[in-house]
Amino acid sequence: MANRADTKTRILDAAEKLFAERGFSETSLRLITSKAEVNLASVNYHFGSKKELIRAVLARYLDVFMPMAADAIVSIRGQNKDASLDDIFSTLVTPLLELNSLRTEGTTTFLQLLGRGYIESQGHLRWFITTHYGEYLRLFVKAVSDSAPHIPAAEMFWRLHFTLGTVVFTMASSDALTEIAEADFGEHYDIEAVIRKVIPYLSAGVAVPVTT
Amino acid sequence: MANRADTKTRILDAAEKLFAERGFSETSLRLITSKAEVNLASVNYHFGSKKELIRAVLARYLDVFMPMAADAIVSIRGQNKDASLDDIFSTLVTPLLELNSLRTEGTTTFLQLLGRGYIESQGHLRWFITTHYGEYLRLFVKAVSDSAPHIPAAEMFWRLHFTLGTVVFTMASSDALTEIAEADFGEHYDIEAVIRKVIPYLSAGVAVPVTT
DNA sequence: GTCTATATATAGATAGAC
DNA sequence: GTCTATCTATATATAGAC
Repeated sequence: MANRADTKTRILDAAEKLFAERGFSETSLRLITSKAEVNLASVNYHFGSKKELIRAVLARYLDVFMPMAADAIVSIRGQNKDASLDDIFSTLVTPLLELNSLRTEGTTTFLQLLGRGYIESQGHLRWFITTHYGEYLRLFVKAVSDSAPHIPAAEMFWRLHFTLGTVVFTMASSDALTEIAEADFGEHYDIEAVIRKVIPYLSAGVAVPVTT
Repeated sequence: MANRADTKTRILDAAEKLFAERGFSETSLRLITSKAEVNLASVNYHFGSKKELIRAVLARYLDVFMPMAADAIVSIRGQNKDASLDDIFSTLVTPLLELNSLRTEGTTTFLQLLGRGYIESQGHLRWFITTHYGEYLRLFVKAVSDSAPHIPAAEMFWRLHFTLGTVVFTMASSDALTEIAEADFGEHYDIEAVIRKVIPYLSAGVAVPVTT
């Protein structure tokens, strides 16, 4: 009977799937516990509140992804002092796809959760991420900035947030987009294809010379 | 006593502000009617349901913006057969800022609503926009595509959605972003400054040669 | 740790007097 | 067209038995 994970894990598994698909506030604890086939009260027993469950769902991914991504960035910069922007962004592809071996549809789910987290919750998840993972974020910002030294810091601030927006929105709506694209152009797009499509777009935008 | 608009308008005014700030599902009809200083029941009397109120709020902007933007695009293309991508995107700045004379903070509000609409509501606003304003959308897509003829249609589909994501996310979080930017870099950014910053980023990304 | 039952809050919507 | 009062549904959270 090893087929049934413990209650806490079952809740996290069901919750992340539903949160990614429908958003946080459209997902009730009732829906989560019924999908997880556990008792309604167990969410509060294990997590205390819905808000803390949301944070736990995100943390389970971030705790894996952030160190992996940071290692990858440090490694590429060690090998190649003049890594391009494309190199830096491309370095993140492997850690992102690695999430698929963590859980089914892990990459998509993580990116969708990130998107929902930034947009939906009025700041509290943004705060959670920047305070708990700020060290990693600073490392990424430094890597990108060093690869585009002609962009002033204030301009880079904006461009990195444009970049975040591009990724996060694309991923939050990736199901709808791949569906439309497949219907209209008869091509199949998986998450890796979309990620590889977005990288040149991002690099070009971040590096474009500042017009005065 | 011309200072008090009619109930329907008061509801729309209060609703758009709250929807833009907090999102649709985090904004209750009770909150809207109390800010608008009208009776709770009047929303259902005038609009039928919350869903229809949301559509009415968006339509009030789209009905003004879409024709203005289309006219501007048609006009620039008439004057300049070889309008660049930057030209096309820049053409939209005036219609966008024009919304500020329609209502206080009109530009920001409209873009935030658009962002929320695309992300939050599971498809029903996306459907509303594409069916009611599809003619305008096709005109924009054609203008952009003609200005970047080296990009195949399927690739352009993705890049335009990346672009939508950039704009929509940036605007949905523009309050937070300008706040942080002002604190960190001591510069003031109004909505026009942000729009003018994003345009080169978008143009560069949309036009970057496809890597094979 | 897990269950049932329920407390408590808040939502959207509506009936019916005025 | 606007009001009060209320219906109905659904949410999060918790008390207390097992």
